[in-house]
Amino acid sequence: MDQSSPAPRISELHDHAGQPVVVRGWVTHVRSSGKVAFAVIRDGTGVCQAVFVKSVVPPEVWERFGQLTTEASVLVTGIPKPEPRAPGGFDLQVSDLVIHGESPTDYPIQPKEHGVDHLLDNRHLWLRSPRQRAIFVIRNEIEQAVHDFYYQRGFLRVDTPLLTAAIGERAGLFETEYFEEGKAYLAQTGQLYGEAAAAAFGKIYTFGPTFRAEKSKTRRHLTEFWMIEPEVAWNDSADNMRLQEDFVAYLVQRVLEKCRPQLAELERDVAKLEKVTVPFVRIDYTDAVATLQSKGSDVKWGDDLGAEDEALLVEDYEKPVFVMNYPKEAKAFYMKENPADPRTVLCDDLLAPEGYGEIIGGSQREDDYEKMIARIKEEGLPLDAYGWYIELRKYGTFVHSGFGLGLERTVAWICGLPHIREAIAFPRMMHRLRP
RNA sequence: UCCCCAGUAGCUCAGUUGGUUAGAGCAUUCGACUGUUAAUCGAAGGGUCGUAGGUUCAAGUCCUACCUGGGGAGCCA
Repeated sequence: MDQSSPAPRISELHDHAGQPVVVRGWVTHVRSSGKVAFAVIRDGTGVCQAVFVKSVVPPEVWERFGQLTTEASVLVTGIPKPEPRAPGGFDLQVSDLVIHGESPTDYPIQPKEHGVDHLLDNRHLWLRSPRQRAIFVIRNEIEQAVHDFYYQRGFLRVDTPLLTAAIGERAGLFETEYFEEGKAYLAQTGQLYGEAAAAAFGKIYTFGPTFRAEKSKTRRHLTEFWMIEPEVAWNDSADNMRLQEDFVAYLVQRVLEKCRPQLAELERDVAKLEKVTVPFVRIDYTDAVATLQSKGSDVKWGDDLGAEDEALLVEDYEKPVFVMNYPKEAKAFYMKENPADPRTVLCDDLLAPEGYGEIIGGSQREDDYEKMIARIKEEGLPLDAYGWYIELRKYGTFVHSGFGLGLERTVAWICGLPHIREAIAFPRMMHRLRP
């Protein structure tokens, strides 16, 4: 093995054309035509094609090629040459081959269609496929864009606890023993802590995993998912929606700017993403109900909008749609009463186009001490569990609002994925705890 | 929790009104081929038809229960 040659990543091969290098990676395809043989090598940055010419390579190297199997890990020494016929655009004219880790011939993922059950059972191996890599490059770009967006706007990132006492929503909590304190619950949201942090730091956001023990079996649900939750002091509901549309438009823009090859790998219709520009569409709940009724829905004022209603509402628009100011009964206790119509609260859901549904839920928070206590009692929630949260209204209450954006739903929409489970490396669903 | 659907080779599937020895493609193994692109061509191996019970002369096929998974509803991001 040539120890003196550089070992660039495959994406860097163009800087080494004509010079011997060592490529380290995994074998994705092996083909032989008798006296010329090809092995496609993947290293996570791209693929290149190692070319073995029987009359050129040493006999023992030719012999070793014959032992190559899909997903064997290898160190290949050779000279990279631009080659339009080669996958990845580069041939590697091979002089030496070391098989680092062999791979038995029963590798479960083939370059053909598989059922979801099989793919999910083999998620640890499925991640190696080009499509999955494209998704995770885009997810990474979105995560980085989230941090850039808020950093540029002077937000502080605050990490909120995942182990909490019973607070937040009531249903669907994962519980665990917590020493002498009784039960602890995995966080369903960081929002309440985010509100405390907003009073301390002004503009904050959280970015972390959240947990819902709902027995939901749909293409939009996970039991563990990542959420970005900004909370901003002195923002009212209108400010809140402006922040949301700026944010979502920025994420889409960043992916369009940085991830064209990945969008192409996923065969995403980019024209649809290019239409996602501010301002988004705004529809008042009351108007939405009227529109839905005229379209034949039997929804009544006061009902929450079902998935079918949402789809019906969004079908006429090519950009995301805000539905604002829902009836009080349909929404959480912490949302602020709408002064213009006290039957409703100052909130918004943001519905993504193309049937991807709700990606954001946001609201202005109730900042009146007495009204908040009254709402907690109305909902039948245990007042003492919310002691510290209510104190945020006692000591210097403040107008504030915020929202939660579901990362996997956003990734699924931007990538055009048929199911949210592909938007996270190791999805947790009702029937999936491993791998 | 409710509704619908599926389970046959390692993978993806076909299998007729119930009828002899359950098939195909891919993958695997062996052979051929000096530019392959999910290479091609030839040959071979590979099955407790999800589990248990039932109907029948006869069950992959019909019935019941269960198991496993998928899609949707509700709830939400």
